[in-house]
Amino acid sequence: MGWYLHIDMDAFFASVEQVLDPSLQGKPVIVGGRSGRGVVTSASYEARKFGVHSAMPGFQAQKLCPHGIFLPNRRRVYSEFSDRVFAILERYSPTVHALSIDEALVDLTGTERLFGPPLKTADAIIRCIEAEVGLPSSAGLSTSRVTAKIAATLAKPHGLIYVPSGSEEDFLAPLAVELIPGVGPKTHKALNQRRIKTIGDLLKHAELTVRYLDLGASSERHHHHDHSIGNETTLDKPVIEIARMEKILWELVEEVGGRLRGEALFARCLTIKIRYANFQTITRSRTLPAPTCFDKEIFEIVSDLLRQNVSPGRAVRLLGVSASGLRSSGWQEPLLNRDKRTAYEQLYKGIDKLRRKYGEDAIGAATPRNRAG
DNA sequence: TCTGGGGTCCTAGGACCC
DNA sequence: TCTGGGGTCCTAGGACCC
Repeated sequence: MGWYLHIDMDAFFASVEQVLDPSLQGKPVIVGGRSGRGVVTSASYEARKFGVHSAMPGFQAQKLCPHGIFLPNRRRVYSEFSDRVFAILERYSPTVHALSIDEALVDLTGTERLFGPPLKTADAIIRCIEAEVGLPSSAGLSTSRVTAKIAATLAKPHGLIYVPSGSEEDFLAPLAVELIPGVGPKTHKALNQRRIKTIGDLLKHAELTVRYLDLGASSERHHHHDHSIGNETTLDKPVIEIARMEKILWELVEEVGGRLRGEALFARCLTIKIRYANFQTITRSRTLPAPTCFDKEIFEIVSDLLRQNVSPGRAVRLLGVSASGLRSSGWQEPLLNRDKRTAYEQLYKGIDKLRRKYGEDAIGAATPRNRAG
């Protein structure tokens, strides 16, 4: 039998800001949502009292909590804190899964001889994060991953819930189905229509239990994990002109291409995302005969997809570019031109080096169109 | 002042192949 | 002579998560 500890940082971004600026302790700190079109990414518990929560549009948060302290997102800083937390977790287990920047699943199976019973270890981990990094966290400890996660959610803020072996179903049965990760508003509604309100109701349906919970033997989910790399941006103002969209597209391509090359990856599939002003969203993708990581090649494909698929005269509020079907080499394909590839490779090595040295704007964003002149 | 940006996973239909 | 069925790839959309 295994033991899983699910750790979830409390109001992570806001808590980091409070650590870095102690004068923010005890105050309603809201990260994100400052700019006109932004949303809240993290709210301290003091701010949550006023109804502010993450994903809430900024203007709404400002209405609910006018005296809130709104701070910009500092992703890099939060990543550094995240690394420090994960370094602590790795002291206690060789198997730590990062589920997100502020959530982890720690496998405590077999750590008993080194650190004592799992519950004691769980408690030590939480104290250690608090003492060394200054951040509060919550945790759930159970023999199943989903149960551990649900327990961590219920433990918030700043708590630890232990579900002893054999009591998993008793623990889960009275809880609302929407506490299950993967059960969002739509699924919740569909289940409610079938009179399934609690997890206990769900447990009476074997096929649903298998689908949403990891109790019992057939638990391993099949993630095949074809990961993707993408960037998207909401425009300051909706745009109608194709030329202006292409300029933004080129900037997105540079970001995606740079990330691909940074990870030495080639993409076999490229996707554009277009969100119209009315929020209708479409995606269009193309699979390439030869994988690529080069800005110019990527741009040719996605600008073609844009021109073929954007409805003329309709205002666009968001554009995105995404690369999938990733592989570590693009060379094996039979029909590509090796000389051209080699030339590109040299060119982009130089560009990326300059960017690393002098920042993203070191080399101007020259779209192929602009450069033609 | 309407609703960010990074993702993963699942479904479903059609093409194509054997 | 009315046309099975399984497997895989590609595409599009949508639910969901942090």
